[in-house]
Amino acid sequence: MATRTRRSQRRTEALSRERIVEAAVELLDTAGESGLTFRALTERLATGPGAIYWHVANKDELLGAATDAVIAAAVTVGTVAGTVGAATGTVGAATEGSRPATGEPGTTEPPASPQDDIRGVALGLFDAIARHPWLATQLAAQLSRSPWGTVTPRIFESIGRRVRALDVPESSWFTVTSALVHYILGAAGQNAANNASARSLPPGVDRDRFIDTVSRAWGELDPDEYPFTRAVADQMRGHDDREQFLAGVDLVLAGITATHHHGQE
Amino acid sequence: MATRTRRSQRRTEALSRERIVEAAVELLDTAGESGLTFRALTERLATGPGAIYWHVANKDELLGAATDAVIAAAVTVGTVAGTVGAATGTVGAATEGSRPATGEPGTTEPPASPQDDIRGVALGLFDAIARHPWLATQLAAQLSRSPWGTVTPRIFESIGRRVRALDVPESSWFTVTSALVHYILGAAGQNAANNASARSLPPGVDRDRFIDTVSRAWGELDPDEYPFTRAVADQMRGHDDREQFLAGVDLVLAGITATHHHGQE
DNA sequence: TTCCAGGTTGGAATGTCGTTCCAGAGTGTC
DNA sequence: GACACTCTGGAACGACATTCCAACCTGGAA
Repeated sequence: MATRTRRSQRRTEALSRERIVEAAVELLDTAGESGLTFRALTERLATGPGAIYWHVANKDELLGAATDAVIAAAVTVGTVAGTVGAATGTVGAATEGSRPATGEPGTTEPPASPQDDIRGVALGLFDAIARHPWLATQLAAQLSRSPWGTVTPRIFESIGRRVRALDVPESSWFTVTSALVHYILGAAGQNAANNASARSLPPGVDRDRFIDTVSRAWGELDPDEYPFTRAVADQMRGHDDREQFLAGVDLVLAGITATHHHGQE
Repeated sequence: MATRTRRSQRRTEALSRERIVEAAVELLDTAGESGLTFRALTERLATGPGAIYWHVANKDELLGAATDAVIAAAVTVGTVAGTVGAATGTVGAATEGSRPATGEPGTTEPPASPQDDIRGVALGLFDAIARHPWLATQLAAQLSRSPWGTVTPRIFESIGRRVRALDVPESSWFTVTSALVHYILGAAGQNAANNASARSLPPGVDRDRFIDTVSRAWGELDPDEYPFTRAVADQMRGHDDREQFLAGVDLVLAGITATHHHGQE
């Protein structure tokens, strides 16, 4: 241990897997998925590729580690409290206003219902993906490339426990939890992609103007071919992302209660 | 026009945007997302990069065109009949057995309910994504990068019309349709990614063995940290992808009826 | 028939990427 | 003081998307 202290004096900060992953997350957050290159990493860490490859097998593993780190933090925060706090992150992007979720911060709430718990975890993931848009793609890849890794079980467990608490019959646990996770990741991923493209495309144009453009484009579609899309063009103009996401969660929750009906409704 | 006929005699088949997109889809289907390179394209089409770039601006546009072509076909087929036929495609991958969907092929069904219609369209998209796993990523990118393009409105319109037929109040059209589309794309994307990784990882190992491996890994997790995931490890072993996907759709549909309750239930 | 303009082609060249290789520096042990 | 080990970073490689350009083909004008 004493030797370690010596060791770390060689450089102001010794290179380590954690420091690399940390730098990778920062690069991903600031420069997007394409911003994470080994060249940029070596510059940021003032080192060479060989040094990085000593700690990390390849880019895929690095992406996996970055995903794992962020998700672990998000799910942990989400498990402890009502998760709303997870929205106030370092980057502070995209999500604001209207938090109809669990409760005010600071006050200890009455024991939350499983439904509220699920909303909380879902919002935690939603916010994490909103803050780190690259998570969407990565999560989808990770959930399938290695379902034996730590990411999948973490998310699945977090949602699944609350599903069990909903009195869903055991035979439906897997199906119901899968549906919830799929909706959450699908919707959150879509939202993240939206934010990313709204941020990138025309510089200086904010989300409102972006949505406005889309709404206008939808409103000018062929009335014969796209009557419905034209009709909802206005609705999308005023919508709040988090609210709409939660409405979707509630829809699934309502479906669960309706399908596996039990006592209180 | 007569001149056009002459023109195409120059080569056995003249290079055209359609032929390029077609070749791109084939490459994507057989070799995966990373299989689509301009090198492979030039070989397959027996030409050079310059020729391709004459018809297509860049790789992104090519991916967009490929996505558009496949989705257009899928949604169209899905609109006409019960969509189950869409599963028997050229590649014939991934989806097999147990098709608990709308009806037998050939017989003209009694007028389907909006619910059945939605199941049909959803299955059409599910099968399309299962046959073309690269669609999942591409769709997510496309839905957000250019919601003014043809892809988004096509899907949205297809689902939205049926939502309207469900007597959902107009104020909720956008929210409900979004939730459905998000679930469908999320679940289908997950499934596609699963199939892709099951196909690639250990050659000669089929889906069943893949799922078996995951199930076993989940069964061996820490009982304290992952009690739920351990509990459902067995359930995932026997599950059918399409069935589970449809169960999720039904969950959302049930949620819609429960939330916006009206006459028949 | 000859010639030309412009649409079309494919090969060569460019710059960036992930990754590998390797000579050597730093550190603890005999 | 020499050895073995972990760790470093610069140089080099092959693959990629993309650009450039000299040559090609084709329909119409001369």
